[in-house]
Amino acid sequence: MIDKPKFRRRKDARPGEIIEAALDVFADHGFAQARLDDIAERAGVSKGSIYLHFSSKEDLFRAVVTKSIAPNVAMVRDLAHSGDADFVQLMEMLPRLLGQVLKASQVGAVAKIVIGESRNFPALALHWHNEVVNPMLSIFTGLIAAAQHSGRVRSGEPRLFAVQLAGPVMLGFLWHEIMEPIGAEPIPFEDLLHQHVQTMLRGMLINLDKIDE
Amino acid sequence: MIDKPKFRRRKDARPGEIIEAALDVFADHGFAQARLDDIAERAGVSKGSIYLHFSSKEDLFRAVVTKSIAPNVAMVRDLAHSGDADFVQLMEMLPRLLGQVLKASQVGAVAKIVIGESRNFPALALHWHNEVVNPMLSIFTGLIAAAQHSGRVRSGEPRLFAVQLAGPVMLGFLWHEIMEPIGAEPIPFEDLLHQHVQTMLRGMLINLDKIDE
Amino acid sequence: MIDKPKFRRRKDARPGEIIEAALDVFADHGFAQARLDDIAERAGVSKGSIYLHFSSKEDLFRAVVTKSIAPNVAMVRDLAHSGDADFVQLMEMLPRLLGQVLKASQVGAVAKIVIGESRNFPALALHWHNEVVNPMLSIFTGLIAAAQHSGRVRSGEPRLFAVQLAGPVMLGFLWHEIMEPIGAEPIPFEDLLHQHVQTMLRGMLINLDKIDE
Amino acid sequence: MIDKPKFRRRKDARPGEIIEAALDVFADHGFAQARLDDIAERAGVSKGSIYLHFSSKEDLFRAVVTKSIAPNVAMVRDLAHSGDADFVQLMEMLPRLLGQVLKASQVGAVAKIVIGESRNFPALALHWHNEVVNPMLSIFTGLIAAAQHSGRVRSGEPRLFAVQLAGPVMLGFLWHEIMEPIGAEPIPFEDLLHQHVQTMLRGMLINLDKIDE
DNA sequence: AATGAATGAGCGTTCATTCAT
DNA sequence: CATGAATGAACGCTCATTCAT
Repeated sequence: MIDKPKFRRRKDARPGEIIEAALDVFADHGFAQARLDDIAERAGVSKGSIYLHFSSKEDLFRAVVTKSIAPNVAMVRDLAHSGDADFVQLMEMLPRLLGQVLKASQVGAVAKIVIGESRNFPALALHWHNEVVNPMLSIFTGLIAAAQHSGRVRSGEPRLFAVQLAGPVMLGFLWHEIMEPIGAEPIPFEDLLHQHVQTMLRGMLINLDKIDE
Repeated sequence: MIDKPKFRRRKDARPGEIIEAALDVFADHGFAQARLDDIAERAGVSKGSIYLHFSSKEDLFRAVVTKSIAPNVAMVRDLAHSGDADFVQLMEMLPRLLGQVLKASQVGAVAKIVIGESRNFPALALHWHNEVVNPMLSIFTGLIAAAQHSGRVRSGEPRLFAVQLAGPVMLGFLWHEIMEPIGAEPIPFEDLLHQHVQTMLRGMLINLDKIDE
Repeated sequence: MIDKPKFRRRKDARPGEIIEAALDVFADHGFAQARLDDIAERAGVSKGSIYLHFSSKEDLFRAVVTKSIAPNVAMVRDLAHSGDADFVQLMEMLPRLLGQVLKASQVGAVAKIVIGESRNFPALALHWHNEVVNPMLSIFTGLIAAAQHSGRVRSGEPRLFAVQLAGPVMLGFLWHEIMEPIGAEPIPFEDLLHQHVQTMLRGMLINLDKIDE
Repeated sequence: MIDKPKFRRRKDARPGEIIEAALDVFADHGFAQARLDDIAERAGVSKGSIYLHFSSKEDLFRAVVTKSIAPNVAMVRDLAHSGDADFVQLMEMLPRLLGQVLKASQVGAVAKIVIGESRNFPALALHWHNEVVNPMLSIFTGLIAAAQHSGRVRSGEPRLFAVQLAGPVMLGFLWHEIMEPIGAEPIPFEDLLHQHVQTMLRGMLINLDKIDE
């Protein structure tokens, strides 16, 4: 009773706490099944307080998506500027980074919701596309196009090459998120990334000296 | 009273009609947003009738998933038995078939829901895994393993190769389903499949004569 | 417990019962303070049932207004057709009828709400105007104009005469509804009507023989 | 911190400013729909500050009513003491004054709320009755009774005569407030007052010389 | 078997009120 | 005095589920 300060007076911290709690609840139950009561309770605030910072459940979800996206966007930007590395090296690094982020953060959980709710909240899918998927794809695309110009990569649509690179990363992650929890045989993520990059490089490069031992 | 003919369909057809209607509604709105009223109306039955055949909304959804899976399972089985074709030929055919099915049926839409609701309905994800994903993966895996034994494919984990093959198909499909409706630049699905198979073959095969022109 | 049949199956009667209950509750508490729970309870139905017949609280209120207006509209129409009576006789009858209706029905209570909520629900005020106030005013206006043409009533704007006739009726009624419940000295409604009609006739008629004893 | 001058008004002015703001908001939205946030914002104070001066929303509304009534009470008193004017002249002046006040101030808007909320706040209706309606009615009643004693006005209940005089003023005003905003044909207020007074005088006076030209 | 009126628990949202600062 | 973040009870509305017919 007495150990529960009713008013904490730290407005600035609240939205973040609420978003964190909401992230967990959304990740656990999806958008529709998530209850604001649960989010409020987990955030340690009253339900009404949520509305001091977010105008609706949907708005809160948007914030969650944006927030969970932010660090990834930063990562993507950093990757974009690490362009001085060798093409082959980058090809080996990037999917690994991608995978690390997916697993380290709740991005994957949010991504699943965005996928499931894409028809109900197209704006979120758009946000996701603009901030995460497309930039990341563009980076790969740019690298590949450059490598083609310098004669190291075979002809072919660079954007499709990028999709080819990213696809198994995504599938591996979804497997990890969806199938492994229900008892399916795991897909070793690191091995998958390594083998995929090797295979893709062999399929894309004109001169295989670099990757042949 | 007497002016209402009511051509009663043979009763056995009812569940099927309901499932069909439910498939459409679930595909359009997702699980939580789908309303039984809409499903009943689309199926041309009363809302109460749904409960004559399905014990709950979840049960109905399970049936929808199972039903929409069925033809794919069949397709998978057929693929499995067409094993007399050449490895390269199969590699070119299978992803194409996969893509066709995804686009021709509502499977993809259901898959999106299963992804989004996987935490809420793990049993469905399991069903999906057992009936669709795993068999399909196994077929690819088996083919690749066989090709490795016959010395045509490089060493490497065959199951991972299968994931590498399927990943871009799924990513391309999700892009088609989620990103294109919101105005993103389309990914040409056929081109993607073709280029991916070519790249993967080049990366996997020991002897490249077959695919070099 | 056992005397409470859960399902009564008489859809046609329900809306009427709900409207009646709503009329009472709205009359008691006004629009905003009326709770759907109370209306449902008074109508002997569940809260959800209200939404089988009315799409919203506002819609229900509209129905209440319309319903409580209906008999008055009929009365107005009847009055309009009883035009064969003598002008003086009608002048004595009409306000009396008006007063009777106000007191016999809940119209007055509804009118009060319409007045109070006119800014929030202009559509209702419009409905009230079109269906009740204006027709009634038109009848008076027509009668007076006719009497002017036949040389029995002095010159003057007939519509204003009608307002002059109706005003005290309304004021007397509002007094009865608002002031008397809180202990104000009553205004004897019948006496008011009688005296007002006599005064107005004396003020309007050219030949006073009829009303002078 | 220091760059926030905050010209503090003398604190005594605060309640008045809040009441003014509240008057506007109540007039615009009615009691239930009025939000304390809006009132606070319009008054330029914080929401909590309202509670330094008023114990509840109802209390604030009471203050608004009292305050908006005050000048009218004064006006009524002044009228009461201007009794040296001629009866006919007063009859012509008073309704005009009444009408002016209704239109010039927000009294009418408040009156509408009092009417609509009379069941919820009987105390307010009582206040309104004691401070405004009854005094005003008493003045009319007294004047008429005096005129009867001096043999200038016909027999009849003087209080009812007063109601007869005030009724159309009120009806005309409500029409102006409620019906005209929704597109109803206006009732010319000045003309109404003039014609009503003429008619009433003709109906009440024994000797018509004064008003016959 | 089939209906569809009825249910009622549940949830998102609002807002008057409180109180630590 | 004044603030405004925080509260929490309340309410309108939804919809999966039930059951008398």
